[in-house]
Amino acid sequence: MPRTNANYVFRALADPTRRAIFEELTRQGEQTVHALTRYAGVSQPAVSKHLTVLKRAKLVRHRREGRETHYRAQPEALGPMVDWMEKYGAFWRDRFDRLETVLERMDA
Amino acid sequence: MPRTNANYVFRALADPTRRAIFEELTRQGEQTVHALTRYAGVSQPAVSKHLTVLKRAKLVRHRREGRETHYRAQPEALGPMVDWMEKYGAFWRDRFDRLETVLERMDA
DNA sequence: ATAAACAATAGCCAAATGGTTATGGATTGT
DNA sequence: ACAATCCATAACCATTTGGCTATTGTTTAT
Repeated sequence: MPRTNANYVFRALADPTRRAIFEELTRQGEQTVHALTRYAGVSQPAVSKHLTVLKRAKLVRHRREGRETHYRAQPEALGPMVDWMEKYGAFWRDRFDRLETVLERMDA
Repeated sequence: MPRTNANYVFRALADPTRRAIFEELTRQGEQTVHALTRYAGVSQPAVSKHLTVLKRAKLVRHRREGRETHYRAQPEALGPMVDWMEKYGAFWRDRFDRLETVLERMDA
C-alpha cells in the first residue's frame, strides 16, 4: 500500500535480477540496455521492465543518445534504506562502534 | 532462483507489513503472535505466515511458552544487507567518511 | 530508400504473493 | 470434563510479478 520512496527501494532490490543489474551498473558504470541485456540473462523487454522499477525507486537514471539509452546507478537512492537500517539494525550500531574503535586505535 | 540468505533477507523486508512487524519487535522487544496480530492489522494466520518468512531470513527467533509463541527480532540477520550496501552503496561510503570526520573532530 | 539495430510498449501467461476463512492441536482456565 | 485461548496449517482466491514473443517508433548504416 505505501507508495513511499523507501518502499519502492526495498521492493526494487528484492529481485535478484534487479540487484544484479544495479550491481553491474555500480561496478562497470554507465551501460546501454543492450549491454545490460547481454549481462542479465533475460530478454531485452524484461531488462527494460526491471529498469523501470529501478527508475521508480530512483536507483538508476537514464540518458538517451540516439537510438540507445544509457543507464547509470544512483546509489544516493539507497538513503532511505540506510536510514531504516540505522533505526532498526542494532547490529548496525555495533559496526559503528567497531569502526569507532578502529579509528580510535588508528589515532593512538 | 538464488536461495542465499541475503536474498531471503531482501525479500523478507520488501513487504511493508513484514517490515512493520520487524520494527515493532525491535522497538518493543519480544511479542506474542497475538500481540503482533493486534498491531499488524491483518489476520492471525497472515501474521503467522509473515513470521515464517522472517524466520526463513533469520530476522526473528521464536520461543514457545505453553500455548503462546514469543517472537523477537534478530537484527544481526541484517548483516548480509549491510555487506551488500558496503559493496554497492557509494553513498554509504560517504556516511563512513562523514563519520570519520566527526570522530576526528571529536578527537581534536 | 531500405534495412538493420536499439529500446520501449503491448499483450499474454504461469507462478508467486498476500490475504482470507476454516480447521486442528495443544494448553490453560472454569 | 468442558470451554476458551493461542497458534499453525490447509484450502482457497485475487492480484501482482517476472518472464516471454510480437510490435512499433526511432535512429543509424548500407
